[in-house]
Order: sequence, then C-alpha cells, then structure tokens
Amino acid sequence: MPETHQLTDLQISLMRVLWERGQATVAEICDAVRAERGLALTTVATLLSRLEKRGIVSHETRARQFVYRAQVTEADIRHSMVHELTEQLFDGDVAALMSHLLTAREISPGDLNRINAMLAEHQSGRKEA
Amino acid sequence: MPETHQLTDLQISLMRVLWERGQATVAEICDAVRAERGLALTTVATLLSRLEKRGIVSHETRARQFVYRAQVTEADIRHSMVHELTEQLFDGDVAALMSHLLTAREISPGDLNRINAMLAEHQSGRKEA
DNA sequence: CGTGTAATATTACGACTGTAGTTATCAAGC
DNA sequence: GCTTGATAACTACAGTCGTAATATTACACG
Repeated sequence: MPETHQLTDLQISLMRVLWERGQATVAEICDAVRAERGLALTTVATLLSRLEKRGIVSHETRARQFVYRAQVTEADIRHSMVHELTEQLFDGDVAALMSHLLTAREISPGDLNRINAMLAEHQSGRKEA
Repeated sequence: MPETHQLTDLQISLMRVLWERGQATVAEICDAVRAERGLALTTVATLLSRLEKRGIVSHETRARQFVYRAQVTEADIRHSMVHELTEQLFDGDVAALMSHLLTAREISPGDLNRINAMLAEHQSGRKEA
C-alpha cells in the first residue's frame, strides 16, 4: 500500500525504535538514539512531525505527551528501499543484485551456508506450491 | 578508494551515460537522458558541475566544449550503495538481505535458476581457493 | 488562582537537490 | 572587426534534511 518510502539513515534510526517498541514518546525515542546520535529533544520532535506529515508515523496525545507509532512496517520499508535500489542500480534485475552480493567480497563462508540453506528451503517450498 | 558515494536517481542516470560511453559532452548527455527525463541543457550542466565538485566526474575542455568522464566506476557505486543499504536496513547482514530478496515475491523462477547457478559456481570457485 | 515546568509549536538556517533563467565568453563567419 | 550562435558561468528558487533555539501552551502544585 505505502507507495514507495525512502528513508534516510537518521529517519530509519527513529523508526527502528518504534518498530522495536511498538510505540514511544519523543523523549523515549530521543533517549533510545542518544547512544548512536545525540540529538536535542526538539530535533527529534521535528523529525517525527515531518515523518508524520508523510504518513510514516502517527501519534496520539496521552498525558500531555505525544505517543508515536509507526504506520509502515520495517518490511514495508525494506521492500520499497531494496526495490528502489534494484531498479536504480541493477535495472530491476534481482538476480543481478544477488550476483553482485556474491562477488562483493563481503560474504563470509558462514553467510554462504545460510544462503544455501535458505535457497534450498525456498525452492522446496516452491515445488509444493 | 572512493569513500562512499550515494547518488540519487537522476545523478545515476547521468552517470550511466558516462559509464556506457566512456565520455560525453553536456549536450550528448542531455540528449541521452531526454527520453526518460527532459532536462534543460543548463540543468544537466549544473548537475555535472556539482558531481565534479564531489569528485565523481571530471572534465576536460575540447573545442569549446566540456567533455566529461566518470571518476568512479559503476561497480564502485554499486558497492557503496548496496553496502550502505545493507548497513542501514539489515544491520550489515548480507545474508539477511539475501533472505529478504528470496522471500520478497519479486524473483521469477528464471531468476532462481540463475541464482542457483551463480551460487554453485561461486562455491566451487571458493573450494579451490 | 498564579507560576513553574514540561511538552509541543513555530521559526530558522545552512546544505544539497532538482530545475532553469540570465549573463558572459569566445570562436567562426561575414 | 563585428555579429551571432554555441557554450559555460553565475544566479535563483523552492523543497527536503539535519539541527536546534525560542516561543507558546497548559497541567500540576502551592
């Protein structure tokens, strides 16, 4: 449903908090990201209200405070962002992206095993269906 | 070498022309992207000079015209952008990205075969090394 | 009922992007 | 040499992002 949402690094950090907790106040989110990025409360508030304008989050007021909630799932975001990247960089060719990953010297042997397993499972699943 | 280059859609369109042709004048690039996106010559020129400021392209003057050349390869860009995405969305876990691709209902059976083949080849290559 | 305090709302600002108009430059042709 | 046509340089502007200070609001406590 959500057309296509591209989020920046920082925006994703905030979203991650919401995805993990289900909901959170501005202060909570601010605290949660303090470790990786110290931001002023007002900064976080600004970011959140901008995300709300885009329909990515929503809020309700509870006890004088805004409680935010994600309106898109992490899977949604992954989908649209990976899709977008695939379009842009690999002409929509998922296999080409895979190929890139395989040759990109970034995969550990352990990863490779996991990938094999996944692929096998995926394929058996396919067969039955 | 190139730290990490994130390019936008439009920027990639321009780069693609340079990657394909090796080099091109502003007018040529403008023509090349006219189909997918009609832009004024000056717009393309602006974009290119901004890319040059970032070290992504370079130019030399020939017969009163700027001839541009890519300073990063498509592989470079793919690397840094895929890497960045993997970090942001999958915590750097390449296998997780793979898994996402496999379950993302975007792979055709044909793709799956190609992926299998690649994986097999990749693994045999690994074994010898 | 006044006031402090916490939270939100408003405003700001520099970067970067997409977009392009306007102006300056300069070589070639008349 | 002067005009003209092509090309590049400069300027502009709205939109978004990261960042936050300041202003407003309104509950809770005294």
